[in-house]
Amino acid sequence: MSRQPKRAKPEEPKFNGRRPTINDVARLARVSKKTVSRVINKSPFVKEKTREQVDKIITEIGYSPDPMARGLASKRSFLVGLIYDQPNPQYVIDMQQGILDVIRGSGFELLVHPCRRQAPDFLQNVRAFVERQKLAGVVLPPSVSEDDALIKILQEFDCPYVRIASVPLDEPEHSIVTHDAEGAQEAAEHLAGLGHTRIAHVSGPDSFRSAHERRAGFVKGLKAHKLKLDKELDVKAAYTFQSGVEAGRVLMKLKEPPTAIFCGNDEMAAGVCQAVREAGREIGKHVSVVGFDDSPLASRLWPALTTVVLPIRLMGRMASTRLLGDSLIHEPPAEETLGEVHPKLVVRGSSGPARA
Amino acid sequence: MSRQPKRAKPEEPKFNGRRPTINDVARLARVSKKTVSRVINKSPFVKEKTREQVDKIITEIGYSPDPMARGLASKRSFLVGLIYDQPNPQYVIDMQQGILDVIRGSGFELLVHPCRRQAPDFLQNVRAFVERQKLAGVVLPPSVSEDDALIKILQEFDCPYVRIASVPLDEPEHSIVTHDAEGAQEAAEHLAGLGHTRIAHVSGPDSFRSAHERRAGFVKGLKAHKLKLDKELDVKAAYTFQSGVEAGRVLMKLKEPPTAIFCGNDEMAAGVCQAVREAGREIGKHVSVVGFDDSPLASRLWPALTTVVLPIRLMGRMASTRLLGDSLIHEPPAEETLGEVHPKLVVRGSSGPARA
DNA sequence: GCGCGTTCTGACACCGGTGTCCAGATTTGC
DNA sequence: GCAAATCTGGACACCGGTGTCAGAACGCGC
Repeated sequence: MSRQPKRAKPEEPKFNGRRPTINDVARLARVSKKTVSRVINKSPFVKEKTREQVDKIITEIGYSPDPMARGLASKRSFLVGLIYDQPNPQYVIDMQQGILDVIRGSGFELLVHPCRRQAPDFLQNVRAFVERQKLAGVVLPPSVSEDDALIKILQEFDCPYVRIASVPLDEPEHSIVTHDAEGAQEAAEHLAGLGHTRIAHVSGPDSFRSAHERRAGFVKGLKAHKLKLDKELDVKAAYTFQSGVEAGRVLMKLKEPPTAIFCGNDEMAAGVCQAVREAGREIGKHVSVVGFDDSPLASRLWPALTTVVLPIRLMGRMASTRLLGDSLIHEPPAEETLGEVHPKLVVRGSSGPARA
Repeated sequence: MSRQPKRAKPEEPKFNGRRPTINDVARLARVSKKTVSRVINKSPFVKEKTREQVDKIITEIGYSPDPMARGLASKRSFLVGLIYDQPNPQYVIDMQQGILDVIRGSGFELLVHPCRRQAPDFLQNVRAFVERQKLAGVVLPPSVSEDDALIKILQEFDCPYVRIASVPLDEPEHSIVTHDAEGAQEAAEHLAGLGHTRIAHVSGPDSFRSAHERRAGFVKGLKAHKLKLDKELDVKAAYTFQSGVEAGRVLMKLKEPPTAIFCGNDEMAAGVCQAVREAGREIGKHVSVVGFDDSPLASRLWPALTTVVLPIRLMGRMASTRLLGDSLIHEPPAEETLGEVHPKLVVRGSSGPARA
């Protein structure tokens, strides 16, 4: 008979087939289940010695508390919600990544909940979602972060939230501010500094506060160079590629087309680039184009897009750090505890000097 | 005194502040809570009359069962997991959308769980996730769909799953097949048909079965035109933009560069385009480039990318329909109950005739 | 009207945790 | 050294559902 190393499976000394419960831990540690519960929830009222004893058993038998049972009893879940109405998929992915960076390994999970603000059942839908899931918190990127009715619902259900917004809100402790205007201003000054004087703007939809902010920052940047935004060069679009194409066509058909175009986001900038080329002009040479966001698209275009970098993933980390705070395992890095983000221009091939 | 319409809030006749429970329903309907439970779960053993009575009360007081309590008692949750290790963000977003299309309004929610297969704790991590959340099911896109150890874990915990794969698997009832090879073959024939004879391939990483399939389909397409894949024109990359740039540079530095390049996905194709331009050649004119996926990127490039369309969102719908089946509210459309998808070439500006 | 099989219904335990409250243990104050 | 104050741990009810199983109600043939 070969001496088989008969050690138990390293991770799972199952209790006759089922996973261990808090009762198993209590029995083995010779304490009551309530004491185990205290240890799990880091209650300060447990003697150090007892805590050690319990922790030892917990790791020994590989116990982890059942989130459902915990949720039922304590009326809160370990689910973080991401509610969004975002036309830009890259934004969503980056935001998800940021949140996941933070909650990884902490026992929380991420529930994604896209929605459409203009749908008639929007509030009903979100209300049902929040009420049923008893979320540990929700992250609200634009534009849902600007919906007062939604905020009210969250407050009604005592659901913690963090809003991501382009301007400071009246609840700084519940928000991350991105100062979009600064980035837009920098973009305007960049173009003006290159000698452009006829500079157009393609802005996002009114439903996004950021669209206003970016436009306002842009106008401010122009002003610093004694320029102003010509009415016919001020075009409204929808943050989508197609709307950018159409806006670009309008601009290129003007009697005197602009020599530079600042767009409210990269998607629209890509659309504008397409329209510029349809008109037979060259990007970065005849017409400079600048975007906003620094989505992956920006660097994949040719020439690569000059754009304003918004660290969306970092914003996701900030938001979830703020939301979960002490419930997290490890100390968050300092940058994540801040609530402010400052966008920054990155110059690439799509913007060049105005031609004499 | 103005006559204020003092009707109760339409949706929430709260029970002294708390939301109604199954007990409230039972009391008002004069049946036991178990019977209410039967109605909720559509048990066939309830008299029609009783069911109506209960349903009436339920809508009247706006009752909806608590997912936590349900989960605790029945040992299953109403959470669908999406486990993925995907370098392509657009793929993920589309897949999420597809799943959400199906579960919307059905009481299920989507839990996203990205991971890295090569991480040392990959299996531990997924195991913990699945075990704790008691998922109603998981959707597995490539490449996690090809991980046998992962599948075994899911089986161990009786967690239903649907795999999305590029070739038929031995469990057709648990899989969606995308037949990538067909699309790649079509791409090869397209290029050969345009008169190209020196056609390169930039393939995805070995960890993806789809990378093999696409390459194999491509080779088959060449063969149909009596061509074969030259060794120096057969380059391996990683499904990422940067790896595409590098592969493209290698190809363009050859003594006799290819006149057409078929890439395993659009991201790499975008990278290849960049390398081609760095070499001073024009896309669609000197060098034709074809991608795979039809991600949004493909149509945003200039010239737009000829590519193979993979209906990822539809695949997400198929997968979740298959997973949840009868638990869903409405009959799924016929196309969603199929388990097969056939990719299709879409010709755009990035591919053109070989020059004499 | 009775017996009998079928179809429904409800009492009760239970899922795996948490909150309340009190008793016993320990420390502190004088 | 003893009472009071402060900690610590445990018994027990409870969260809001589901599973089991026994028994009630019903339909039907005789």
